[in-house]
Amino acid sequence: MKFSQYFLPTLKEVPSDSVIPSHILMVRAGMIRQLTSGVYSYLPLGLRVFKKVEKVVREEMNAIGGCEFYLPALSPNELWAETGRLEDYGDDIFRIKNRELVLAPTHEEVFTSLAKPNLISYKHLPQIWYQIQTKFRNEPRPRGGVLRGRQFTMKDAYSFDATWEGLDESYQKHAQAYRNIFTRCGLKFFTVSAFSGAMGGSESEEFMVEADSGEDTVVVSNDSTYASNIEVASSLTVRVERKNSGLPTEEFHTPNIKSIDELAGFLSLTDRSRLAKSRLFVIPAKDNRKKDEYVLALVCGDDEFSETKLAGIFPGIRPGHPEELMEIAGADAGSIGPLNFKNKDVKFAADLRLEDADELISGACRNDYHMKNIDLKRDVPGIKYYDLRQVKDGEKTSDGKSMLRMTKAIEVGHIFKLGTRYAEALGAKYLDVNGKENVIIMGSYGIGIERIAAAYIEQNHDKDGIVWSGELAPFKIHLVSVNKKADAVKEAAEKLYNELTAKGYEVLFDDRDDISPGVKFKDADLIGIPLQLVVSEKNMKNNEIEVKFRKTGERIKVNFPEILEKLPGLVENL
RNA sequence: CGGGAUGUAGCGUAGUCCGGUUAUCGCGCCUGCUUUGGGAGCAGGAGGUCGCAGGUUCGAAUCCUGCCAUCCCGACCA
Repeated sequence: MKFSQYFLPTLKEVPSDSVIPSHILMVRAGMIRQLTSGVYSYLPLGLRVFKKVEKVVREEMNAIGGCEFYLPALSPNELWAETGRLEDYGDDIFRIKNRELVLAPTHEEVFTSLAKPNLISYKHLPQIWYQIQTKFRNEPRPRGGVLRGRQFTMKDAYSFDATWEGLDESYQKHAQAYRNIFTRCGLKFFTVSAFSGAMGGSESEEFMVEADSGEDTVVVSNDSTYASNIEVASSLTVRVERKNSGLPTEEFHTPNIKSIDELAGFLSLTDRSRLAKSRLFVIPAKDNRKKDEYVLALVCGDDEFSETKLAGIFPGIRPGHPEELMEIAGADAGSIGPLNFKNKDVKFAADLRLEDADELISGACRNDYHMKNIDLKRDVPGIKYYDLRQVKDGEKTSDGKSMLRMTKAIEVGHIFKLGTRYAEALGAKYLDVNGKENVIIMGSYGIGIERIAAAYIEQNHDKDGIVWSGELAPFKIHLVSVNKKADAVKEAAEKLYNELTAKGYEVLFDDRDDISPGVKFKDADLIGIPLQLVVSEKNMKNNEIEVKFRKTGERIKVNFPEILEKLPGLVENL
């Protein structure tokens, strides 16, 4: 490709609305331009990179037997209502105003509806179906350029199996395909176990790329044997020691003390582990359960609740509203505790650190009063213990062998064992060997295409620009002609360009006239193509051509006529 | 949705507090000449609803009101 014919608008300055490196560089290198918040136009160079990502993804999906589809982005509201997701997604789904249609944020429903009339026998299973397609999500706050947009490209795949063992197999195939994909894309990544969220289902792993600009907080162990999203991470449980003093509970006046901080200050305590933090949660009534249920959850005063873990134990749970607190507990937020509940129909759950702990202090369920010498074993019969707390930086791993640290990461892929949720809701069933009807068991597997490119840039850039290597590089060779106008230098570069192209190399040829060499070199470094070839008068006098490696900055001179035969060795491992 | 910031030429910006010539500067763009190994020099030139709508005023980029847009932090989401 000749630069003079290519639309490659590079920018010298940092655009005012970009902050993170990948966003800045994608705009500066002429890959993308913003149209509106969270929506980007892909310029030729950017598109070229995204297509490279797609190629890798496509090859690896095909390698595990995936069948490529292309399904519509428009789909009927009705279909989404059937699985309940029209409501679940709420405002995050784009709705068409003049038709009963939505712009699909993902495709479980559409793929399942296609499976339903077609995958009707165990003989049809298993299947892996995928597509690479534009997704629409009405993100409340897009950010980081293409890292989180309202319109983006996703590879979404779905597996259909007759058995749970089959699902395990499909899931493992995807896990391996994903490892291949991210490795080929040159990403340093790790996987974490994750919470399935709105997708439903059981087992789920996220493929994460460590980057300062990442939106996810991830906990990883120093020995790399453990990595988990902070939402579900766990560490070595350090129990609050039981004192067995047998002191009776005692209420005491704590005027205007609402928080653990204030309570610790009031009592002049530095160790907050015995100040049990109590929060009341509500599990709203469902059809099959007429009444709301209440859960009082406790963690140590120096810990934070993980609402994700709570939601895992008590599906549908939400924090109690202020007016509910008074009604159920008989006190406001700062004064709630496990004893003296107004409403007796409350379940008690405490973090594992508090198992059978005594001499605890918590709210007295009476405003401006707290209770001391609470003994969970003695005073709260029926209390159950779960892992409810959020892990903190620097704690030991569950096995005690290593330390945990927190880091920011970008999620580039996510695989789920969906189970039967969608097949059940849409009635996708098959007949097994015995002629018995069963629900198809599904998995769902997503990869963000632009996100991979952005994550790559986050991990591979320097002060001058992007550093492409491997399969994502938009071109392999950046040929720079240092010429005034059409002269002998340009002629020689042009001839080389034609030869390189004929040999199948992907070459960007900076053939621009009357552009000073500095501009061409700066552009070359900014765009970041792995190998730069410089043809100039200076080099030609010595019958040489200059080769510069973008990554290391190393420059070597090669005898001009020999460049074609030496090139295979030079582009190797780039 | 809560908090914060910004909106002036294609890009980056000064001016706004304290209203007053023809709206600043740099980059980029056009023409000519010179120049050509790390974002060239000189000369000339084009390019603006100062986010939008009202209002105050003799006079508004500047003050007031409303709205819109974009970014950041959070919430949310995957």
